Amino acid sequence: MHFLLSYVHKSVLFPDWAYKPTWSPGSRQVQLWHFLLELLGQGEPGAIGWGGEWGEFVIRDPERLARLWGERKGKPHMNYDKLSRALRYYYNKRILHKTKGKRFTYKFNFSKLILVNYPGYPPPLPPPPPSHQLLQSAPLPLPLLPPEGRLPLGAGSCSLMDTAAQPIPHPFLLPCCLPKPITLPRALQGHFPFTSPPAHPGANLRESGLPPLPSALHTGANGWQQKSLAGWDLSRISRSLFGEVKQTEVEEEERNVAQMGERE
DNA sequence: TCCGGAAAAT
DNA sequence: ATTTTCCGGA
Repeated sequence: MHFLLSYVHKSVLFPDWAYKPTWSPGSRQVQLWHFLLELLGQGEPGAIGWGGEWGEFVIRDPERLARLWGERKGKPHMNYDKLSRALRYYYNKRILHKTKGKRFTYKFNFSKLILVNYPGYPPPLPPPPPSHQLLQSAPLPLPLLPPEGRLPLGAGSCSLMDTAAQPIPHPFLLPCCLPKPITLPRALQGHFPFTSPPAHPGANLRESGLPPLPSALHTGANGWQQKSLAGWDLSRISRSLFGEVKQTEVEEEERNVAQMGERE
């Protein structure tokens, strides 16, 4: 797992839409949760590391983390007090929540991570559900297992993955690993290692009980942050990413999501 | 330590 | 819109 994240972190961690648009005041700067995932994946064990639960992380050296963050953002006076304020702003956005009772410990809400950062989500007009019973009871697709054997491979398997047959210390999804509920244009398929195109077009989110996303979003003018990863062995990566996630952990995350929803 | 309001900065 | 800065309060 570390191999994957460490390889990826500098080049392709996040698709374009995860960044602020160029014209916005914050102009295309990395966001804090990007940065945290980078460090967690890359391994900055002195500053931050994964915690016991899925998605949970512990800030081992708050001031060092703050220093690193400040360097990235060009804020020499960054400290943990200010960084943690930024983290607290993530509570309402469902990106993070606090693990209470554990010092310096927070937890990612991966399922919400993609929703809140997905452009235009939730859709302004949820389609009237004819069978709302089904829709309401349907669980969130986290993690979404790609349909076996139907993963479109680009230029073929990448040998990088072959050397990486290591156990996965911490089953984990990047935000970009989460189900991309869309039909990627053929031109983009395989350009991003963590997408899992639906077996049949448009099937993903419908099966999950979530309304489909507006189709205009997917192609966009954006494309991906970096497109040089075509040819990654998607099925292998998917097994690595999703294979070890226990059902109990999935259910726990679903409960968390449900709780968050009720708190609205 | 942790929280969240308020205002400024980007 | 996302922090950064500052800070009173639990």
